[in-house]
Amino acid sequence: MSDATAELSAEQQLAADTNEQREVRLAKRDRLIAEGEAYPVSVPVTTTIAAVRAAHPDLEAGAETDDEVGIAGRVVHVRNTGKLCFAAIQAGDGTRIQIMVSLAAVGETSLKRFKELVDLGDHLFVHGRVIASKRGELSVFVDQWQIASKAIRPLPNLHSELGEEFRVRNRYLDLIARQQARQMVITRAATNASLRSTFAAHGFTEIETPMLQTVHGGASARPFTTHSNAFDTELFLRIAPELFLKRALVGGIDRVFEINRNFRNEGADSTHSPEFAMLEAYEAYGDYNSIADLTQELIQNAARAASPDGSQTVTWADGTRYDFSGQWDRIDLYGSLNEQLAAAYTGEGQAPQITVETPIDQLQALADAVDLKLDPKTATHGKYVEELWEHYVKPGLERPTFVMDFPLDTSPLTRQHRSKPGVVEKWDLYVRGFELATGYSELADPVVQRQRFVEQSLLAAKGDPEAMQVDEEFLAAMEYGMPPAGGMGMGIDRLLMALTGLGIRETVLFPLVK
RNA sequence: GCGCCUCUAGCUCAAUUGGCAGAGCAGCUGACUCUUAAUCAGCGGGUUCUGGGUUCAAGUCCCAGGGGGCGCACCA
Repeated sequence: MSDATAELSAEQQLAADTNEQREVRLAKRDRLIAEGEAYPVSVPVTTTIAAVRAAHPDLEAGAETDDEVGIAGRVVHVRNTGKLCFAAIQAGDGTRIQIMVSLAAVGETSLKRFKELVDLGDHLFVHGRVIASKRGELSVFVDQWQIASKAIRPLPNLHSELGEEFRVRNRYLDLIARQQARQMVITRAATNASLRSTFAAHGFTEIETPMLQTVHGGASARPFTTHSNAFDTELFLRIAPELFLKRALVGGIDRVFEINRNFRNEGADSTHSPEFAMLEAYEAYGDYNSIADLTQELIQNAARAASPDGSQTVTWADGTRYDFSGQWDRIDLYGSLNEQLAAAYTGEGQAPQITVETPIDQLQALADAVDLKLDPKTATHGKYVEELWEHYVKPGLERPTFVMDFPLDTSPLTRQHRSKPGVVEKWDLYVRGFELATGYSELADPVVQRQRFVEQSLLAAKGDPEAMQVDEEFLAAMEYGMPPAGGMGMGIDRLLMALTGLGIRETVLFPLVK
């Protein structure tokens, strides 16, 4: 580099991002290294903080035991008094225990070093007997201690709530500070394990399908695009795994599911993230009824896994109890819409009735009447009906509810209803006011599928960036014969939201931030 | 993408009409052998997001940019 000022040495960069507290701790690190170790390869732990607490559930104040333990944890509290120092250390699971370092037990030099070198945030190893302090606090009475890892940056103030942005950008600190943050990680893992175990119980096989796709399809959404140097071609980050899972179905993996990430280049808010975890499942020789049964069971089992008492009633962050148990309602989309339309109708004569025959201009008038605005370029019968349904029916749904039988034109991958003309065998599952999952009797006729793709590509030509492309390779697979099947998709992040009552940014450990 | 709000010490937040940039916790020095956000005495710590502008004087007002939040649009 000719411009030397643009280049900072590592040392200069280190110095540039610093403050007094960091400098002090760096000096302590230097001293620890000079005297021995600041980052020992390991420390001789004999047990965990949780195990110590469990072994001595109700020690009386002032009681002493001869239980000698070696434990380690992060220092979250220090009270250095003259000849008896107190500190609290915290394990990764959030359990804490007090430690006591006394002049009598460790001697003058060790006590002095403890006061000079141990800071909030350090990982500390202590060895000693388990006792209860005179005030009854379970403690380890230290005879040996050692810093297990010296922290250079100060821990945030643990007594005030961390700001939302700070928590998201520094999740590791959020995990140290907040039990709720730790709990979400555990709940999420337990939920995923529960889903997989329910699938296993029903004979499903988990597979992984491409994240990078050459053809954009499987759902209606704007994709992220990228470029492959090796293939010299444009690639899409998948918006859905559907078309590959169905290829697997053609290949004879009759009960198949995938839990993995999808990417959609759309707005981000409290219920939408650009990358989100998605579950999709397909069941050969099933239909949208059987897959609804399975979905209900998957979620009810997940609720058991997520709820502290193992029941199907979960407690949300705001204290609300939400009950997933029992048989969930299955309501008809057009029927429930017409009911609410009639209830809201104040005019003369009969309330308007919406059917699959209702022309667009009438739907548009109904939408205009309640200020629903759709883009006339891409609006269809189905889009109007779904918008009207969301306006009239959705807000009144409390319990988990399957909404059945959707307009044909908004569901290009779905099979026509076996007996009702003009609708498809599709349901949406609504929980807590948002769409949690969607299920279909899958379209198996390759000729109809081709027509639907062509209709989609015409929409794309008209400027709809969400419309799918014609996927010839997928069509070829279907032409070899796809078994009749029920299919389902569910947002994992949304499932966590439904189980915990938190926003999507809380359910994702490391959400995308600029 | 459009509109509104917001950004101050390591963290959480104050700062009157434009008039010396502060508190709590954290840090440093000292005292204290049972503390629970210990207490007491003293001390240090700031590019007020960035860059311009107005003004005798800008954390505060104006313009542009950046981060974040909320609403609308789009969507799961």
